[in-house]
Amino acid sequence: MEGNSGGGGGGADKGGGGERGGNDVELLCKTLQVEHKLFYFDLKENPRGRYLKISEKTSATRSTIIVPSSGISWFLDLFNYYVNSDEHDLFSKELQLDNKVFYFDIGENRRGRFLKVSEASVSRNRSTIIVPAGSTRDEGWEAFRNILADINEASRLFIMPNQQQSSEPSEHLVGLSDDVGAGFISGHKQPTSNSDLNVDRSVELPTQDEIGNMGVSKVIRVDQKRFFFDLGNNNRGHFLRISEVAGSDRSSIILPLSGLKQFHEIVGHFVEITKDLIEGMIGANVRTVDPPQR
DNA sequence: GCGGCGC
Repeated sequence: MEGNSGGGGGGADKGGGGERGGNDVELLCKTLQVEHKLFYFDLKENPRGRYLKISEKTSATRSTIIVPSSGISWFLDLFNYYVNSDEHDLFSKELQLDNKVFYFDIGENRRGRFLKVSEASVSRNRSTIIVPAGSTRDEGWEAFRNILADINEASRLFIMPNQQQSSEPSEHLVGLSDDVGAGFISGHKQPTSNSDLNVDRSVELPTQDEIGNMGVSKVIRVDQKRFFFDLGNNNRGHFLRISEVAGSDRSSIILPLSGLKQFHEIVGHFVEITKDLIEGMIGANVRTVDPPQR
């Protein structure tokens, strides 16, 4: 079994030029240098799903952990925790997802403080990366965190793999153990005020039922295409899924509700600057369709 | 231009 590490099997790509699996599409690559270490971040996708490969490379060694896509935001949260917490309040953490467990441990030696992240899975040897805290305040962890944030953001924007994700964007995680307390996940969520949302004719507040159903809320037709707007909900919060359906192809973007207001503003901007262009078109080939109410 | 990791 390939597990979820995708093609090539772990470490098999050493020296060889070729990717073995062939299936794995690279969506995003980033590198980060911390002291003399180089970290590679590769967001990849294969038919089994999406994952983030994080490799630590020093002159002689390389080690890699594989984070399922559902874990990326947890990694981000955890790194935020280690960056933001007081030095004395740092505890070890465990993160369990799919069939593996990630251990986060703080260490210190005369070179400084470091965060050890190791992945333990059933069948594979434990693999570990070690992220130096950095010489100035947490510059290593912080930089690492920033990259995770970028990737997490980018990952939502890539079209989901064609596996069905009827109601949730590939988030199946068992959970976070240990003393991950209040304030850890809570983070940065501003309550959305609907007073600023002047979305008339096409959006109404969904009823409880519809939210409960992750109900289909709106559909518009534009030429041959249909666009579905669905509110959804998972353990990371609420989101709006916008799907484009043409023929039998469907692709979606998942927009966390925290980004909806900006999204709305940007759409408004484009409506504004193209006003003259679209004036004559509205209603001609665009129809808003309300699903059966009640 | 390190050094932690594993037993």
